[in-house]
Amino acid sequence: MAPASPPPSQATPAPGLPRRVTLKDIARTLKVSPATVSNAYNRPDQLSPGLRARILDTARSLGYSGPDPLASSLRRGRAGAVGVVYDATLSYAFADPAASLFLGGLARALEEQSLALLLIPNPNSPSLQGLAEATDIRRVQSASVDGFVVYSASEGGELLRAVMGRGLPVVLVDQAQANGAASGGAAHIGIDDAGGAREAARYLLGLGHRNLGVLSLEFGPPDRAAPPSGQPRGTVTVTREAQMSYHTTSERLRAYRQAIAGVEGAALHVMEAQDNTPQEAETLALELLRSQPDITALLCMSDVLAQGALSAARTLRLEVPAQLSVVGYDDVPSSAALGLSSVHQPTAQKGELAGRALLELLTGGVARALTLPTRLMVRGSSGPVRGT
Amino acid sequence: MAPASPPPSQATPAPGLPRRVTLKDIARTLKVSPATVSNAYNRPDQLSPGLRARILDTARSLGYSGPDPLASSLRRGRAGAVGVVYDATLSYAFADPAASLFLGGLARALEEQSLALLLIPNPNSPSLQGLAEATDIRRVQSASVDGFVVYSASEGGELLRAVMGRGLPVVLVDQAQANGAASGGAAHIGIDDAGGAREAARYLLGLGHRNLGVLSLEFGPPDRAAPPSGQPRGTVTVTREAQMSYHTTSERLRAYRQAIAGVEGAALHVMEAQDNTPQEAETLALELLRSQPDITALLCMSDVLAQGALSAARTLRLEVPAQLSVVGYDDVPSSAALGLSSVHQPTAQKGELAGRALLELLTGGVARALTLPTRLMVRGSSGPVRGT
DNA sequence: GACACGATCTGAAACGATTCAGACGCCCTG
DNA sequence: CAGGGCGTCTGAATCGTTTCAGATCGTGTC
Repeated sequence: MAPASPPPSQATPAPGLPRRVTLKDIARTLKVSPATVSNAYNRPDQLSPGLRARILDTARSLGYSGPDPLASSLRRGRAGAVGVVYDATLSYAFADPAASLFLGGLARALEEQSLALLLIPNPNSPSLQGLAEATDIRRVQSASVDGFVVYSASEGGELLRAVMGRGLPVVLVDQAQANGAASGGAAHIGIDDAGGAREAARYLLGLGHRNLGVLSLEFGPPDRAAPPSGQPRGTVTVTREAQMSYHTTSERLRAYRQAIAGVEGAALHVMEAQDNTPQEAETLALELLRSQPDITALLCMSDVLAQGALSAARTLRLEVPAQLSVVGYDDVPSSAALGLSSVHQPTAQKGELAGRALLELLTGGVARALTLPTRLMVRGSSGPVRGT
Repeated sequence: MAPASPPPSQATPAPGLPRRVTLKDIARTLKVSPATVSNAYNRPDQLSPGLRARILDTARSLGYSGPDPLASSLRRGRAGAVGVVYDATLSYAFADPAASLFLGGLARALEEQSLALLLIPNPNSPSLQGLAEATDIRRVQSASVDGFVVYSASEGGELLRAVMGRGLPVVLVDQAQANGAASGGAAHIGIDDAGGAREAARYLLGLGHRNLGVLSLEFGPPDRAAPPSGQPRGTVTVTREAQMSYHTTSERLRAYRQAIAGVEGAALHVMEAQDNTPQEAETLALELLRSQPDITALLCMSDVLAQGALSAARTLRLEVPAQLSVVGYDDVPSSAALGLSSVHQPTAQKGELAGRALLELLTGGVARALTLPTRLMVRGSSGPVRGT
């Protein structure tokens, strides 16, 4: 009356495959219940110290390094990580000091709870557009996380929808608040984008500047339609402006415009940077300053762009601030050293608050919205318009 | 002879708990096998388009956003993420431009394979030392990843042991190679640390400098023993030197020393920066230059430190390079703009290669060791020793 | 001596998916 | 008309844990 012969797995002494050591193996070896082995790791108080020691010992000797995180997470129902969605290639994220600062702050908040950061790449590669978008979403959907922090995503985008679709706690950073259903239940952390931009613009106007150039951040995802050749890149067309989908860009631009609207004879010349890099900014600034020689000041939507503007000024042998004033945005640490006037925002703190907000959501808290202040830091890169 | 009544879970129409929607629910609703639902997501070619559409539809209507990543990962046996272990608080990692660059490169390599980056915090908080170390290890042990990239960990440390203990593919970056058993099977990516340091030192010696200051990176984890009060911080004692456990620091320092060893009358004054920040460097540089006024050149183990050194020079009204030469290490992008002489290393490429190495290991490849070249970039911050 | 109790340990049911080896028709071919 | 092959779909096993509700046993109390 022998029972059906057990699977040969035990009979065969592992012919070719080493097979992973599992908790059950330890249990079997020691003739204890798997539950006990599990307890040895997770609830030391649930078993006698002696047995626990024996378990840990044999585990070591069998080459078992503790419960499998995946299985454990599955059973427990928490992944132990937070997904960070950044709307650009990861390599950009790291290249942008503001993003780094933000991530640093976020990390600090999450470290306390032993939550790891899962950075979710968002290639948005210029090639295969449709496909890229698709795999993107897939990545969001297949991320083992307990919640998301969305850094700055295109407003109506698929990406955002995918994140919300997961049904996990979400913190939206630098994102429009009145998203209606789209942002149901999400917390918001942002800054007074418009306020800072307004202050910068008014400051320059107050110094007597009337012809202002703007180096803008991207309006939205790259235009898939053919570029209207003839115009230099960066030129803002009506079609392009209609594609505006980044809240930050939109707010700041609006504020710039509003500020000059009240001032007689003031004009704005806007160029859109496709990338937030000094190189891109330098190119655009050269273009802009050459085509509009009476520009005396540049409003830049990031310090990174502003740095490019400064390089352009150097190239054109324009003295800063005597002949050209430059004001940035973000006030990243290196700007102080460069003497760049800039609109300060508490970037690291923003990250930390985003982290805290997510922690709150994870522990059943309610979604809040927070707006942090900005303020203009006047430094050497800006001054009164030249007497001429 | 009714069978034991089934658990009431089905009978109760979800009184208070919404209960998560699972793949099985969809299957049940549509009266198809769970296998089919799974296929609808993962193998569209395995079922008729019609049925697939129906499945996706009801999934949407039930608020099901695709297979649970954790369960899926568990079953599949791959986590879809790579753990990045950095031997410092995450906030530091982001603050350090070299680290950012590295991570960017790493990300680029991994993005292609849709692998996400799981950043594993390593608080190393100055408080609760023992405990911190313990939770640290726990984090490594409980990370759901397919492999690790270790950025620069203390040589003999628990952390490294924990990582190796997981038995997953590992790429060691900027780490000593002859780790013996400890690094069994791990790939190595590093740079010619000593070569670069030697070149920098020789260059300065060649310019006539004889009294060289060194702003060193950390030697090892903070000393737990009480600091020998009296000495200013950063002072290098014999005890401290014995604690050297960072490969990078060790190599560079050794090379500096070796370089001056051959030159008559040359001396090195080493100070150890606890943090890789400009602030720390500035403090130490002030200390050093005040106590050793005949120092004419500073060898800095990172550009971040070098920047602090430049600030110190400014504070002391020392002209660079006329009165003080400064040479950094890493050659981060901003250094070119600052005119900082520095030992260049291909940081981003290092990250990318680390990523590729890991991918190779993940696909059954063999562990290789790679050493990238360094080269000195001479810029405005260094020059011949003053005639005086 | 009965009883409650705390300390240890166990069995078995989840957790939510994927996958493998078919089963079932159906069309096509020889 | 038999048989092969393909397109669809299914059952059941499995991934490696955790957890919950007990079982067991020695002890202290009344």
